[in-house]
Amino acid sequence: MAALPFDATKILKDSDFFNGISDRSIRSLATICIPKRVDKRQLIFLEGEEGHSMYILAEGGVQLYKTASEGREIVIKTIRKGEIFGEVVLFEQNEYPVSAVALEKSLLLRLPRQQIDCLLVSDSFRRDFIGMLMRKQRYLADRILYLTGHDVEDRFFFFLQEQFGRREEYRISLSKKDIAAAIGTIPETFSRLLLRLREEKKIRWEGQNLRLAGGFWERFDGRSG
Amino acid sequence: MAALPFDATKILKDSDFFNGISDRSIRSLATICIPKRVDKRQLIFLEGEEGHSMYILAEGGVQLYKTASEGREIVIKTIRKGEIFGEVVLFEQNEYPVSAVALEKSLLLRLPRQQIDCLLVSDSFRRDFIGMLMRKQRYLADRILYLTGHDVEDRFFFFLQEQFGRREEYRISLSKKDIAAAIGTIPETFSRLLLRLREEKKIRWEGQNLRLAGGFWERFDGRSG
DNA sequence: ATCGTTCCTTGATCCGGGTCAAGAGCAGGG
DNA sequence: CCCTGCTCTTGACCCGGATCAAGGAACGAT
Repeated sequence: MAALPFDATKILKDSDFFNGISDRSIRSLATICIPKRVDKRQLIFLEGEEGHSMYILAEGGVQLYKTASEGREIVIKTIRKGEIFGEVVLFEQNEYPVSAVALEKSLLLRLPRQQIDCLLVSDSFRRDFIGMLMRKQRYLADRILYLTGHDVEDRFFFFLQEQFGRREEYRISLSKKDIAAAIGTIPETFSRLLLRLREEKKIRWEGQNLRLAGGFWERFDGRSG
Repeated sequence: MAALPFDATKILKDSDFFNGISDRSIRSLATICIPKRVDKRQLIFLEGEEGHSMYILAEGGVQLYKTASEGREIVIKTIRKGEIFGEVVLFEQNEYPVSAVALEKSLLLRLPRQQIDCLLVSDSFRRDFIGMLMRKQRYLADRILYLTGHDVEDRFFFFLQEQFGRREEYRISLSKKDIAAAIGTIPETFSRLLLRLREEKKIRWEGQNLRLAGGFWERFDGRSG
């Protein structure tokens, strides 16, 4: 695999989570964390598997999912660059509750439990760490709301917003199949949704390029309060 | 309101969360926590409201929910006796992400942020606290799976198991409407489900008394792996 | 290129469960 | 006690989205 270049210190600093902590801690983490490159569709860990590390996504994309009966896969969260995942094995139970797969060629940093443990004695780090957990809890509660309380169209636009922010133009590298899974539906339904949105002139999607109708988000707010 | 008697020390010790911590800490918490009695259907806090306390449910029942468009309410979690809720305002953001309502006359203990902050310097308490957060995260991921990956029948039996364990006989004090909400459906559908289950001789439900067919759970495992 | 996959699209069909409506049972408050 | 307003049930109907099936497009490997 062609080695992407990387700078652990920079990655850690840029992650939405470690950016607050001291340079000293960052540097010590940077020396200790283990880079891991994964290919598209490569499994990072499997639900139920034992583990003692959490990960930071430095580059690429990762999806966390659980497997329901008959092998259907339910996406729990799509991880964005700079986000942390798998931290749940650091305490109490060391089995991953979800599986993680790379959606594209990606670069991860693996952080073993011990390192985090040490940092946790620091008052400010502890606050940040617990704060991160709280945000995750809020996220999951929101996700329950949006999977069970909104239709596929809403979910698609929530997804866009969450992953890339509010823009009028997006460069989408994810496959439609993966987006369908991320918003809790199947490729057929998603494809039909896109057809309808195209007909309604709400979107144009050519190749990797997605473009929303002008003033889309303002109208969107109007609807779903 | 007729004052239920209570013993904060005992409640704290019995909670699934504080049972590990030192007697000294328990006693100090017991002196500081604020008992709060609520009536059936009384609101404890509202989504978006500011707050600086978490709660322990000592007696009764509480449901956490979020409000979707048109006032539909999506239940995020049904709190059991001894469980903690609202802890998410202790860090980072002090707005409750959900609303909390009492399902019956209940007794709560309110624990202000400062107290928890103090305890967090203790290594073992910190582990327990973070561990509790991790369990909650696992719970929410599981809930996403079960709301989006299982039908109403499965959800009903998962609910029974989660709330009361695997028995053949249950004394149900919750209203059917609340159970319907807890499993992510509406009273009509739940009522029809019960009718069908009765016809299929899987359950008998008279008054508060619910009885499952013999060997139910073994067969249940067989189906939903 | 060529072949085999996997991804994407479109059509036909089906079904779980939500909506609307109406009646029956029940409980609490005055 | 009765009245009022819930809760619960049952019926008729509908609809979003899943399933099944099949053809086409894009892509990676040889």
